[in-house]
Amino acid sequence: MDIQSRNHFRSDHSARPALEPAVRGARATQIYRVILEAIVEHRLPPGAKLSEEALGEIFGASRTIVRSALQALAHSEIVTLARNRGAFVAAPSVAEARDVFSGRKLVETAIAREVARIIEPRQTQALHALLLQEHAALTSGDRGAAIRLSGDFHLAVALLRDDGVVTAFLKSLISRTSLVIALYGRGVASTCGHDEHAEFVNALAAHDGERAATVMIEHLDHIFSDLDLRPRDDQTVDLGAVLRSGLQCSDQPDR
Amino acid sequence: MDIQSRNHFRSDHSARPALEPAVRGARATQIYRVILEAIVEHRLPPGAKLSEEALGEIFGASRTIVRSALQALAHSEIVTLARNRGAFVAAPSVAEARDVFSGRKLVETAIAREVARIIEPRQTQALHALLLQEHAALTSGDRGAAIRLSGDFHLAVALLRDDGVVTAFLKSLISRTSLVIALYGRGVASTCGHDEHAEFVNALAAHDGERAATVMIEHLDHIFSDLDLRPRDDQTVDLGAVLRSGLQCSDQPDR
DNA sequence: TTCGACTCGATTGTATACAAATCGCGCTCG
DNA sequence: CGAGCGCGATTTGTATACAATCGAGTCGAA
Repeated sequence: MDIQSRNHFRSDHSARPALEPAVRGARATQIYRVILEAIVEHRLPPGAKLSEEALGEIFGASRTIVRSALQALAHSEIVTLARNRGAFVAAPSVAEARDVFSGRKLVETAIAREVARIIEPRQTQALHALLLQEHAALTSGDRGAAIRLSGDFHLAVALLRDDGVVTAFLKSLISRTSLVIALYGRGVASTCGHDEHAEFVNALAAHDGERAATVMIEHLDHIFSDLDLRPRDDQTVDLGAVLRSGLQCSDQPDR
Repeated sequence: MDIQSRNHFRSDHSARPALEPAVRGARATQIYRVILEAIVEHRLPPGAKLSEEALGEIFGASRTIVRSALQALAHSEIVTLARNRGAFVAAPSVAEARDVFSGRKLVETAIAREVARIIEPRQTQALHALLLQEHAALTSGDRGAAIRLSGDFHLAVALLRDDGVVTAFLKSLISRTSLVIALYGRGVASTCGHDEHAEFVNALAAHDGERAATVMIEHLDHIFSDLDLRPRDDQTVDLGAVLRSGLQCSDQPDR
């Protein structure tokens, strides 16, 4: 039996959002997004068990679909699969946490240098607008929004480079950072300092790549050194309550 | 129904090879590896169809397992999933090819600067040893080995940094580079120039990070500019012949 | 009382059956 | 003779049934 084939599609996938998981089926993608969002916003804590049957019940899908979403999350290092034991929200080791920050410093300083060269006033304004949203979320005490917007800021800078590959990598690093903070962060102060973001934008606007890179390193070092890297007590969650709300939220904007 | 859970495993996954796909089951991992290897070594061309049933027959697994492997490959951007049409070896668009090289320049120059600072004589020797293997493969005309060893060289440099996150990212970029070359490369000359690798090692050994970074950029630019970015004719393959050989090879060293 | 082995329940791993969608081919009609 | 349409075969999408594995609780013995 020899299988022969021709490709009649050639590069049709480059048009895809580029930052989405490679999961077959719209329903699995939906589940992926809702769970990811819940984890990133610290509604699902590291170590929480993600039972296939429970998730299937919540989302009205069979285990087949849920498994697909869980596997994609595992590939993104957001979820840990334990053979014959199930899926859990990932609990990054200290070494992994260090590597995530190290990776971000490496990538984001390089991004900062490049963006500082090419940034235009209009783009600077857009970043300032994000800063405002971030500030609003921080003062209003909406922790979930604050976390998301902080990540969005870092991502917005990367997007100025028009490089889907690097941007996707940074996006995954940002998600994992959120996990690290959920696990090792103390109190509420562990979100990105708003002032450092502002200083960073100023450096970019001044086309001072070196200063932008320096500010970024200090910013990330600051966050990392604020962590309490001792093991943390396990937590308990109600999957249904946490995820059903997320489902409603992202049900509308989904295409 | 509220699901409650505690994690009794905490960071057991940090011990894992860190560069392997997050796929459940040993068999799916095996399939993942064999297909990836075949693609990276240019035995499976971009656009080749990967039929679930055919793969299942070849590997003696059910479609369930094959699908799991294919999904993991898709997440690595090595395979493209077309809904209701099946899985194909990815055929990166020109834009994606550009991004892959852009990402490599960004990451590998940063790696070069760091490694140049910390490299020790023993590690320089190890890199030289890799160069020798590469040279041997090139002269003996073993194209598959040459491609693999060239990637291994770039990866070996990254490994000197002890950062699994960045290393995993580079690994995926290297695989995708191999795909790009398979699709757009002309003739045999498109593998990494051996001389440039040697010059790069010399720069590292001299702790000259800037020169190492410059050599790396020129090296990658050189490869990229050697590509013929016009669309290529589709190719035909015999899945069975290609993959069964790969299966025998990697059957032994697999634990 | 504590340690150990065993059994039972629950959850995941895998295979398979069936439904749905796509593609290719042949037919018809312009 | 070519284009458009519809049908059939093939392939993938999904659900479900069954097997395998793990963990917790229990019972018993030292």
